Amino acid sequence: MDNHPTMLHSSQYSHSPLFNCMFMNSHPQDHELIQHDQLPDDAYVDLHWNHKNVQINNIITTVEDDVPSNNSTEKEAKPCKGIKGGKKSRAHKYAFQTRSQVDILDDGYRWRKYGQKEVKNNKFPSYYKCTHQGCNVKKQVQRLSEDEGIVVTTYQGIHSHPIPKSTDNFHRILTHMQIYTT
DNA sequence: CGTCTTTGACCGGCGC
DNA sequence: GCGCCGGTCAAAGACG
Repeated sequence: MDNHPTMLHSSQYSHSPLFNCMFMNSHPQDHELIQHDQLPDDAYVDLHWNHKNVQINNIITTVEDDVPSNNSTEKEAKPCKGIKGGKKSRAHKYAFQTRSQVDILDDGYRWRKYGQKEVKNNKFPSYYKCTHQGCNVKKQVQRLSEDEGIVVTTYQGIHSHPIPKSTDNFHRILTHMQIYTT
């Protein structure tokens, strides 16, 4: 298998077969196993893997919630940027870093790229949407300006459907996986 | 022919 | 109010 990043993020690990499989197949041995229920809901996961091991290097912390509102009637959504009459997603954002030469993470979902533009700090993020009908999950992929080898992936929202794609390769990886804490 | 990527234009938020 | 900026749209092109 090629050197290739994959992902897991806390918004979905309680629902994701991949994540459950990840913990079921882990062999912590000398290392402390990160229990499923010990990870905070808003964790960042810093994940590396090569053709033999998957390694979580860090559970980074925190997540941004798009809802700064102090209004008690929070059911109302704000207009979405760039969309007339659109609704701004109120979903959580989840970000983590992977070290890889490949930008696209094979997370089992299908993504459609809808934009890429240069922004400040020398970043050049790509924007993706989940292609599943009715699923509004988005992700943003960019390389770290300080370290071009690190890919920062930010997910927004939670998939409302099962993983559509077989991830045989990923399951093979999982059987050799080690999990570390920092 | 269907799916996906590219890319310039456009939009709204935010700081000044 | 204005301009900058990040995020999104959508048409056109590429690809299998």
